[in-house]
Amino acid sequence: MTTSRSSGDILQPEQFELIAKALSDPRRVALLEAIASERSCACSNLRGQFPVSKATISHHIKELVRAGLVRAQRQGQYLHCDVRKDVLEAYTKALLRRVGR
Amino acid sequence: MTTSRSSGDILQPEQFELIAKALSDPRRVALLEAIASERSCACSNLRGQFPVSKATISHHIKELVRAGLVRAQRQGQYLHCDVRKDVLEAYTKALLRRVGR
DNA sequence: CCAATAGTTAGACGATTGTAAAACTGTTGT
DNA sequence: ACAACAGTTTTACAATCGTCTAACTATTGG
Repeated sequence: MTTSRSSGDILQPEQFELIAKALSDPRRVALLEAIASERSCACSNLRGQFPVSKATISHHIKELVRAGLVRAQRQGQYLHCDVRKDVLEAYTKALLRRVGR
Repeated sequence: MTTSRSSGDILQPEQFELIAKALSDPRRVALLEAIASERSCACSNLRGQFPVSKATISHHIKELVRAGLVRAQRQGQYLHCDVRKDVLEAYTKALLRRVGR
């Protein structure tokens, strides 16, 4: 698996790009939202909420993990996911710092 | 100020998607950054800063305008651009509201 | 009026992307 | 052990995207 930096850090340019790219697909943002709405969400839950195959969900989650927006840990046959809100906040801050004030 | 919106406004889902998509290309974010760094930026300035053709710059600016992230007004032969920071802030807030909090 | 400049539009092309089907690995319950 | 379940990987394909060249419009200066 790829690196997932610890919280509070300043985003590296590479991760900034990965996050922006990950957020560019509406379905992936909807997935993020669904993951965030539950506490420790299993992929099988997500499958019932979106009209996409399990392969597609697996792919999206992999991208979200790669961007550092989601943490996923195996527990038995289930994959439990949760959103790293600190990373998301770091992204918005970096974005505003780069473009805004 | 010239905008009628304040930073607390809620983005329509369509604009949310357009913004996320616009921010997904690193070059476009770099363009945004360059536009923001000057007071009122003409496209011809941008051309010197990036190794892309004028057609590509025109295309990117069109996308940024379409997303609402940039305001562009013609003044003679020049196109003056500036970043709508309120829209950018609205995006980050909407993102955090949807996923984080 | 002419030439130079600023930006737009159209068309094409290679690269990337979202998606699904199918085959696979790993886990749980009976 | 076996069947059902959860998720991954591979492969393939249509759609989208970033980029360029070339041709176009529109504006400015001599």
